[in-house]
Amino acid sequence: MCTIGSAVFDISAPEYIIGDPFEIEPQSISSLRSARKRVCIVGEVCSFKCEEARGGGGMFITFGIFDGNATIEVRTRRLEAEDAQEISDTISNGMIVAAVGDVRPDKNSPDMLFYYSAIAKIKRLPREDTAEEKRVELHLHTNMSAMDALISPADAVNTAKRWGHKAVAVTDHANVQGFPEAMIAAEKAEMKVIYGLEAYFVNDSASPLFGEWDRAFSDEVVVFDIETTGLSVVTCKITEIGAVKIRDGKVVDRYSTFVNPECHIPEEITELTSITDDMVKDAPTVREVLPEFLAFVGDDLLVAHNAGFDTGFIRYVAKEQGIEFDSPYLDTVALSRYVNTDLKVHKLDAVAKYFGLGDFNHHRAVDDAEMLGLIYLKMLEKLEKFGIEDYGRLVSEIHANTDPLTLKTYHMIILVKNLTGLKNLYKLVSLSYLKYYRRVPRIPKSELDKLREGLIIGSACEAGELFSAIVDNRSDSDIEDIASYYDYLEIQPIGNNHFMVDEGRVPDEEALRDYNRRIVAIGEKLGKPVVATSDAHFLDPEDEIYRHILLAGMKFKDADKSCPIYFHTTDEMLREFAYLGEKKAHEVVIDNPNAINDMVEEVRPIPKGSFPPHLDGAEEELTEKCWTRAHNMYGDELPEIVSSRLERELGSIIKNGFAVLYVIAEKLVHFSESQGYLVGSRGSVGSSFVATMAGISEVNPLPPHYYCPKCRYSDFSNPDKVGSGFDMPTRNCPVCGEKLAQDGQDIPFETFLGFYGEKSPDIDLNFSGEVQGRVHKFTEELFGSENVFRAGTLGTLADKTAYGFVAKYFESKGESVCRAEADRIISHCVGVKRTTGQHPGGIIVVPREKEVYDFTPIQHPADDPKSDIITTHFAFSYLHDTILKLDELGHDIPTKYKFLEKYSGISVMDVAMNDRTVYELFATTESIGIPQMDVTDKETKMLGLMIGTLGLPEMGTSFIQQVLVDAKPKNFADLMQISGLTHGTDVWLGNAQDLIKNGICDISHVVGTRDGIMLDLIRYGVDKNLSFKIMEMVRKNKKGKPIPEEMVAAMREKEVPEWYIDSLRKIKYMFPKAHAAAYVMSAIRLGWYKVHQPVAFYCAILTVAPEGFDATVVARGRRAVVDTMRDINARWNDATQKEKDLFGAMQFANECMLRNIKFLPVSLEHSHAKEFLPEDGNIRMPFMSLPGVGENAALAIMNAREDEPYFSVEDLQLRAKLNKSVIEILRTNGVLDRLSETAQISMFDLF
DNA sequence: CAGTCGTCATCGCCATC
DNA sequence: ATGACGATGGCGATGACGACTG
Ligand SMILES: Nc1nc2c(ncn2[C@H]2C[C@H](O)[C@@H](COP(=O)(O)OP(=O)(O)OP(=O)(O)O)O2)c(=O)[nH]1
Ligand SMILES: [Mg+2]
Ligand SMILES: [Mg+2]
Ligand SMILES: [Zn+2]
Repeated sequence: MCTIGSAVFDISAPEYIIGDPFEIEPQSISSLRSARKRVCIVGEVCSFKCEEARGGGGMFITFGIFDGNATIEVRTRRLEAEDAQEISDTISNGMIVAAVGDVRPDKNSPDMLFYYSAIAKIKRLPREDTAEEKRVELHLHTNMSAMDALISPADAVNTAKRWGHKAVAVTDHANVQGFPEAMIAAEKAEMKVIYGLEAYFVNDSASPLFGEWDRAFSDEVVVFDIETTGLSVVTCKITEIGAVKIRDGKVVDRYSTFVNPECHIPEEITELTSITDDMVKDAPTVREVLPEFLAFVGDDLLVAHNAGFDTGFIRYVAKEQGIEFDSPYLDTVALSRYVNTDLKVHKLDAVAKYFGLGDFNHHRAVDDAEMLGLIYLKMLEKLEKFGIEDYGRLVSEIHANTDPLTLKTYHMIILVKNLTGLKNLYKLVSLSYLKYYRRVPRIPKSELDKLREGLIIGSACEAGELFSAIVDNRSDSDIEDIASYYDYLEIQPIGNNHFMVDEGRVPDEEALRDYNRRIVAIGEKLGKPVVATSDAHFLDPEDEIYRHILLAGMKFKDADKSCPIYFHTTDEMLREFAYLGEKKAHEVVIDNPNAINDMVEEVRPIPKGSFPPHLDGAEEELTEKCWTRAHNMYGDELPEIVSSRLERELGSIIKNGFAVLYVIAEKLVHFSESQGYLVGSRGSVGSSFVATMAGISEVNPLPPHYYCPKCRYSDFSNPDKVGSGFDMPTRNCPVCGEKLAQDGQDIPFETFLGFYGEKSPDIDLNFSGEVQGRVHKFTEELFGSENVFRAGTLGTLADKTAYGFVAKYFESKGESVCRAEADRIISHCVGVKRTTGQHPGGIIVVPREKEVYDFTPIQHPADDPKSDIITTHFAFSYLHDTILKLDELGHDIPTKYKFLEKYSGISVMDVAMNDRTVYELFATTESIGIPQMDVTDKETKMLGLMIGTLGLPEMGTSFIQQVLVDAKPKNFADLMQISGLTHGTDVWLGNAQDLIKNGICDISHVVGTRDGIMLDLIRYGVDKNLSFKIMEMVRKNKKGKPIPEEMVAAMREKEVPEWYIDSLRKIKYMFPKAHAAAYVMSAIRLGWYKVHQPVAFYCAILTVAPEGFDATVVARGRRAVVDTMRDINARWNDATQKEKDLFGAMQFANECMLRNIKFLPVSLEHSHAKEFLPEDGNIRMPFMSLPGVGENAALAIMNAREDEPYFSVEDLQLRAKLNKSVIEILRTNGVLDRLSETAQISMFDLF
C-alpha cells in the first residue's frame, strides 16, 4: 500500500508488463520538477495516443500518468510498427501502473517528460463504502444536469453497486434525461435506480396573507417597515421601525423610532439608508422598543413590503425577549404582483412611482411606511373596483389567478414510486417545459397536487422551500405548514451550505448545523422522516476541479469556490452528522433513506418491447397499392421474381407493424409532390421493393431487368450479368417494339428489416428544405398531434468546447498544464448536457392506444417557450427499439431539381440514366467542353478538374475525385460501389485501396456496401442470420469496437479470408447499397444537366448551395478566383472553415468560367435576392452573394424594388430599411454606381 | 446621451442521417 | 506537409447596428 495525496495504491501484487521487475517506491509526480534518473511513479494511464512519427518511419506513443494529484507526460522513443502495436495492446487508458524511468525537461514546453524503462500493472483503491449497514443516496445529479454536474448515470449506478448500496437515485435539475443511461447501466449491473428529479417548484397556491385574517378591507391594519444593519436575521440588528395605522382608508395613527443596534452600521448600509451610527446611538434598544411597537400593533393585521423579512426580524427579537409574536401579516410585494400585473419590478419606489405618489425618502423606515400606507390604499381601491372587499375573498381570488411564471422557485425532490408516478412525472416535466417555463421549467403546486399519485416529495437543499423558510425565520406555524407538504425532509453536509457562511448570510458553521437540527426537530414533531443526502454533483472529492471548469466556462464569478458536493459513503455521512448524536445520525443516514427506498418499486423508464402504430386498413391499403402498381409495370401475369418478392416483403412488413409507416410515407411523398417538390430517396428502405411500388423510393431493388412501359413485357434474364439495370444495353420491346425501360439494382430486402424483423429501421425521405416544415405539420395532421413528435437531441460539452474551457480556466489562473493533463481533464468534462435541440428530421409516431408519456416527456427545443416545435425529451437513440420513426429529412437535391426545372424547362424525371456523355464526367472534363488536363499535375487536382464531377452531390470532393480517377468507373454499378467506398472512415484509405493496390482483389470484390458484407458471408457459408448480425455491427462502428470473437471464429470456420475479416474490422461506417443507388441516381441526373444545360446547372446549384460563394472575388475575374484558391490551398490546414467553403465555391466558379459562362455583377435592377439567375447565357449574381448582405437585407432590396425603381441611395436605404453597413457593401461593390446619393437632382429638375 | 434590448449576419461547434 | 466521408441544419456566442428609454 502506498499513498500519494489522498490516492491509495495497492502495490502488493504488481504485474510487470514492460521491462524488468523493479522496486516500487513512488515519488509524487508534482515533486518532479527537474531532470532525474530512475524515478518511480504510480498512477492512472490517460490520454493514450499512438501516432505515426512525422515524416514517416516509425511510431510515437505518448500518454499521461496521473497520480491523483498531478500528471506527467510519458513518451517513447521512435518505435517500429509492431512494437507500437504491442505497447498499444498492453497499455490502455484507465489502467493503473507503476513505472520507473528518467525525468527530462521538454524542449518545447516548460513541462517535464517521463521516459520509462519498465512498467507494472498495479491497483488503485477507490473510495469504498465499508460500513456494515449502508445508506442510500436520494439526491444525486448526473451529467444531465445542464453544465452543473459530472457523474455519468452509469458511474452513479456502478459506484452505488460497488459500495453495496441497495439503490441510488438520479435527480437532475428539472429534467429526466439521465434516466435512459441509468436504466441501461442498472440492467447491466442488476442494480436498482430510484428515478426522480430536482424540480423548480413554485407555490401557486401561496397567498400574500399569512395567518388567519378574513375581515373587511376597512378594518384596522398596521403598515410598517424596518431598517436593519443587513439581511441576515441572525447576524444583523434593527435600526429603525416606522409604522402607520390605517382604518377606513385613512391613516389614524403613527409610530416611528430609531433603534440602537448596539453595533456598528456597515458603510454600505448607511449609504443606502442614510442612517448613521450617530443617529441611533442615543436611541432606545430593541428591548425597549419591541414591546412598545407590539402594543401599537395590538391585534391588527401587519402589512409590509416583502413582509417575510420584516416579520422575520420582529419574530427573532421577540423570541429573544420571550415575547410571543404571531400576528397575521400581509406581504405587499406579493399583493402588488397580483394587483399590478402590468408592472415588472415591484420594489417599493417602483410601485410608488407607478401610482404617481411622488418622491419620498426611500430606505428610511418612517418614510417607507408612510408611502407603503398610501400604496396599500391604492391597491385596495383597485381591488374594490373588482368587487373584492375583504381579505378572505382576496386570498381565494389570488389562488385562482396567480401566474406560476412570476413566482419564486424552490428546489424540490420528486421521486418515482411506481409506474403511475413515472407517467405523472413525465407529465409534470412536460408541463414544466411547455407551459410553465420561464428561465427554468417550473412545477406549480396546483399541478403537482393533481399528479402526485405515485410520487414521493422531498424538501431538497438550501434552495428548497423549507430551508428557505427557516433561514428567513418564518413563523413556526408557517414552517410546519410548509414541511407538512413533503413526504420526507432533507438535510445535507455542512460543506454543501458553507457558501452561506462565506457570504455572511450566517455567522458560522454552527448556525448551519442549527438549521439541520431544526429540520430534524420539525421532522420529529410532524412525523416526517428526515434523510441525509449528498446532493452529489461529482463522484469523488478530487473531481471538484471539473465542476469548477464547467462553471468558469459559463463565466460564473464564484466558479472556483470550493463546494465539496461529492457522492458520500455511509461512514462519511455518519461522521458528517455525528453532531446529531449517534442514534439520530444512524436514523437520518441509514434507516430513513432505506425506508424511502423500500417504498419505491423498480420501474423501467422506457417500456420493454416495441410499439408500432396502428391505422385501420393500412395493411390492406399498402397491399392493394403494391399489387396494382406491380401489375401496371410488369403485366397481369407477374413474373415469379416480382410476385414472390412482393409476397415475402409484405408478409414481413405487416408482421412487424411497418405497414402504417409505409402508408404514411406514401402520403407524405404525395403531399410534397402536390406542393411542387420531388422527394429524394435515401436510406435502407430503398432495399424494399414494396417501397418502390408504394412510391416511397425510386430505387428498384430487383435484379437488373427490362420492362415495357407500353405492353408491360418484362425480361429478367440479364445475360451480360451486369450489376445494374441501367448498365444493360438499350433494347426495344420484342412484343410491341417500344423502347424498353431498364431498372433493378439487385438489393436484398433484409438490409432493411433483417431476416426475422429483428431490426428497427426507419423510413428515410429527403424533402426539399422549403417543404420540410410543412411535411412535418402534415404528418401531425395525418396521425394526430398527440401522437406525432419531432425527435429531440441533447447537446453536450464535447472535445473542442471542453478544450477551450480548460485552456481558459488555467490561463485565468495563470497556471499551465501539460497536454496529457489537459487531455485527461477534458475527457472528464466531456458529455455534460448543455442544451437540447431538434433531430434533423426524425418524427416519432406513438400508437393511438398509448400516450407519449408512456415513453418520454416532451418539450421545446432549447427549452425555448416561443418555439412551435415540440420534441421528445429523450434523445431518439434511446427510443430506437421502442417506437417507430419516420426520417423526414431536409436535403438540397429536391430543391436543386426544382430550380433545374425552373431554369431549363426540362423535367427531371425525363432524364435518362444511361447517357454516355454523363458517365464521362466521372472520367474526364471533355464532355463539359474543358480540354483534359494532366491528372497527375497537382494544379489540376487543386482546381478540381481532373474529372468533371464538381457540383455533383457527394461526387465532387477532392478525395472522391481522386478515387474516381484511380478506379475508372465505367457504369452505374461501378459508381454505386465507389459511392459506398468513399463514404465512411477507413473504408477506402488504408483498406480497400491497399487491397486493390496489392493485387489481393479488384474493386468489385472489396467491401463497398453493407449488403455486400452480408451476401459475401452467406456465400462463404456463414449462417445467414450471423452474416446479418456481422453486417449490422460493422456498418456503424464509429468507435472501432472489435468484432466479437465468436463472429470472427464463425467467419474463420467458413474460411472467410483473413484480409476480408481485417477489412471489416477497420470499417467505421458503411452505406447500404440502396442508399448508394439513390444518390448515384441523383448524381447522374444532375450530371445530365451539367453536360446538356450548363447555365441552368450552375445557377441551380449555386442558388441552393451558395456556401462560400463570394461575389467580390468572382467579380474580379477568373485570375482572382484561381489566385484565391492557390492561396487557401497553400495553407490548407491553417485555413478557416469559411475559407475552405470559399475554396470549394471557387473551384466551381472557375469551372463554370472555363466553360465561357460569365458571372454578371450584382445589379440593383437585375439581381435576385438569393437566386443566381440565367441571363443571356450568363449568370447574374444575387444580392446575397455579397458577404455581409444577409437574407433579410437581400429580400428587402428585391421586394421594395417591385413598387418602383430606386432613384437614390437615400431612397434605397429608406425603402429597403438597410443599415449603413449594407449600403457600404453595396457601394464598394459598385452596385450603387449609377445612383445619385440623395434626391437632390430630381428636386433640381423640378425648377 | 449612455445604457439596454432586439435584430441581423456570421462563426464555431455539435448531432445526426 | 500530410490526408480527407459528405451533407444538412440547430444552437449559442459575438459583434455591429439602430430603436427605445430613463
Ligand atoms: N455519408 C454518410 N451518410 C450517412 C451516414 N449515416 C447515415 N447516412 C445516410 C445513409 C443512410 O442509408 C441514410 C439513412 O440513415 P439511417 O440512419 O436511417 O440508416 P439506414 O437507413 O442506412 O439504416 P436503418 O435501416 O434505418 O437502420 O443516411 C454517415 O455517417 N455518413
Ligand atoms: Mg434508415
Ligand atoms: Mg434515418
Ligand atoms: Zn412492349
